Amino acid sequence: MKTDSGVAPGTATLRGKAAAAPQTGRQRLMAAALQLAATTRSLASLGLREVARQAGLNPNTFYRHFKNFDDLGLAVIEELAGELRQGLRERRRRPLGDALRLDAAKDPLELMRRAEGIIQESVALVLEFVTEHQQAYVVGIRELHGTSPVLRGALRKVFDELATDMAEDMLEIVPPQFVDAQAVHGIAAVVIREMAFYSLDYLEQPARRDQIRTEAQRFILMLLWGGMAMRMPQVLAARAR
Amino acid sequence: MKTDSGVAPGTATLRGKAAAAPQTGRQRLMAAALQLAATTRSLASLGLREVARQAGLNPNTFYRHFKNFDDLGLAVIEELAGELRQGLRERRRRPLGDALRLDAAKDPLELMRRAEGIIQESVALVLEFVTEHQQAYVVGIRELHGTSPVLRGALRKVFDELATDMAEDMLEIVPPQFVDAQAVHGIAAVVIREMAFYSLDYLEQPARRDQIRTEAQRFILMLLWGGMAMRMPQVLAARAR
DNA sequence: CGGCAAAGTAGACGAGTGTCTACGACGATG
DNA sequence: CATCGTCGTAGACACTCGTCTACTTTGCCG
Repeated sequence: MKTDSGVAPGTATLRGKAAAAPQTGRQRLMAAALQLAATTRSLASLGLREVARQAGLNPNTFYRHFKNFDDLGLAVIEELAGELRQGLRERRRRPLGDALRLDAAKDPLELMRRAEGIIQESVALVLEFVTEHQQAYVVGIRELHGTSPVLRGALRKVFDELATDMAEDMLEIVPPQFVDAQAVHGIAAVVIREMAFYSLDYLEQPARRDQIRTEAQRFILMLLWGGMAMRMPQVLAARAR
Repeated sequence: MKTDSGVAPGTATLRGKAAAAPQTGRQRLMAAALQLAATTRSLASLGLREVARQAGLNPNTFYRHFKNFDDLGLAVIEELAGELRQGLRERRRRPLGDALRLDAAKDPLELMRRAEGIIQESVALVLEFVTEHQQAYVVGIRELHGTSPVLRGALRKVFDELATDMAEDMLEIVPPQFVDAQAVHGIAAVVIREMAFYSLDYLEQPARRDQIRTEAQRFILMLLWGGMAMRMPQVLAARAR
């Protein structure tokens, strides 16, 4: 009856499993739920026994650690959100030194030209990060529009935090004279959402990856242009002198 | 046991139900599935018997009309997509007469000022339309990121068609000299996606509706600005003369 | 060593599910 | 009138599910 999914962990058998086996039962359950949600169905509609089976545990073990499925979902989201946020921040910081900081005195066209390069790197980094965390990303974007209000709220908060981070970084690159500081957060939020969307395509259609990558870059650049043009067309115009 | 959801339709009882009762069993099943998917869980994870119960039909009736749940989902999507596309086209056409067509000869700033008004109306119309088709919209955006590849593909096609329509209309308003014709489709696609996102908020948070509305307007305007600025910063600059 | 709480297991319960085969109603078409 | 395909119904099958109570294992702390 025991098929192939999980190995019985209880008594004495092997403890290091296939790929970086989580040790505590709680973590095993979370990992199993994430994997199932990424491949089979929505997180909230998973079966208690299904997850336990995937984790190689007794169904009742679930009750020891979680009471709801929302509870488990929240735990998974919380764990992954921290990792994702930290990872993105690390990577986003890396390529930008103080040397690259764009001077406010320079004209906007020069600014945009250099921003283009930075965006190129950023998009590459995000997409690279996404490929390393496929399951988390797929499930995240799924549940963002899912049925559980609890998970939706949690994920919305996560995405908002990511947007805040990105806005902060954007304001470091593009001086606030050129864009409405409040609008920057809006831009970042849209970029985050759209990047998540692009990421789905990116993961599912490996053949079109280059195309998707440049598409994403163009989109972000366009948003930045729009933000600047809306704020100060006269600056753009002034450059023509 | 029979609670309140559906009335037995079979033999002789009343035939006109509460609100615009669908007549054929197939339609009843589709309506029931839509309603359940909008309120309870994802379309693919619905129960066969659950839907039949909601429709007030025998579980086995499902088999007469659909074989899969993907099958039912496709039928629902197809029906609603037609209605939605047609409805949006009708409404989008209405407020734009030939009188409002923006002259290519005019300078971009004047063009954008008038585009702002048009966008204002368009956003209002879309949101109004959305409130009239809450269920369809919620389910649509849900399944766009859902688990069934079949439904995802179908919905992606629907969204793409909507984007094509919108791009077509945008090119009627904004002459192609000002924006890259290919980029317009991209802009439209993003607008459609983001509008769907805004719509969820719009439906769920009636208190913030005005805020969301203006936010959406700003976003679209910004995208348009970005598209123009990216294409021809020199045009914007030229206006300063 | 003794005890105790946390973690995991075992088995059983009623309820709900997908699917199958068989049967009744009904409107067309000949 | 007979017949046939469509639509809806009825009952049953094996299965999974969530939840409950009771038991065993494990590791920790004094």
